[in-house]
Amino acid sequence: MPELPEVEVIMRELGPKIVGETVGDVRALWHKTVVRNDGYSPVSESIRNVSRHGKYILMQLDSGYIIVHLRMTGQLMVGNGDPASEKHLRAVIQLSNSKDIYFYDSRKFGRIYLVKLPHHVLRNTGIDALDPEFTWQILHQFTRGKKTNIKSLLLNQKYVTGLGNIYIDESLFLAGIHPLTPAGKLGVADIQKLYSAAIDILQRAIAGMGTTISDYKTVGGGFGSFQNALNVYGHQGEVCPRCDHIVEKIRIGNRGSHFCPGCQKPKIVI
DNA sequence: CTAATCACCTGAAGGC
DNA sequence: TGCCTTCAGGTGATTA
Repeated sequence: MPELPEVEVIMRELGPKIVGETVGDVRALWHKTVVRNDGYSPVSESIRNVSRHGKYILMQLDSGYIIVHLRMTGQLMVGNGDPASEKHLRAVIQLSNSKDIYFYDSRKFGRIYLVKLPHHVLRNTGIDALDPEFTWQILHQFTRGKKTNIKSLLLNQKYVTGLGNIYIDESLFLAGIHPLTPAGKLGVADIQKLYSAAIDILQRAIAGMGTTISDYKTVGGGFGSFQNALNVYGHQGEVCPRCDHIVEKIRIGNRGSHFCPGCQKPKIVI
């Protein structure tokens, strides 16, 4: 389940392999994988830059963008005209020098957008969680007056983009905040702790090459290591690493949410 | 405006 | 063995 750290690792590996290449055909093997919505064709354009916004990978071309979202099971590989496997191969972006970008995606949720303007794809996303301009004060503004629980607010990408289910659960644990706490009830000290925890987790996860639970691989086929550093995600029923309570798993907004009832006590009645 | 629910998909895991 | 159900979760659309 690629979130910001996994996408960052993939973006860093992908860039040097494809910047400067000229794009040929973009072939969809699953009809919904490649989305063309404003008439843009990347054919014969060169890749100038590769960047990331939230969980999106942006390849900037001469007059438009190829934007990739891996969703749940998407993987990007770069090869020399011969895919390692046809299984789950959903799209091929041909490059010059007989290179290809292969997009694998068993669950078919991932998308490759061909657009003139990134806004068409990114319009529902807010500030990137690792953008230097993102501060605890901005997080405080987002939460002020909100009755929505903090877990759901952080999952909503229109405020802060890049955090997903795993890193939100881990950030709330580090900050000692119950996931069902109404966002607007969080005080400045809580917000500062949550902000620091999230940034710290994301940076450490990037350093660890991401979290491999099931499908995530780097462009070179490597695995992440941060799954070994998780405190609560997937650890329901086990003893909390910080106190003697048992980690619980509940559903919030139809998502599995992991927390320790001992050190993430609700401050008010939920 | 928020909140809840579903649709999109496949594969793995668990129950019987 | 095998069939059925449940679950995994990012996002967008729909409904209340």
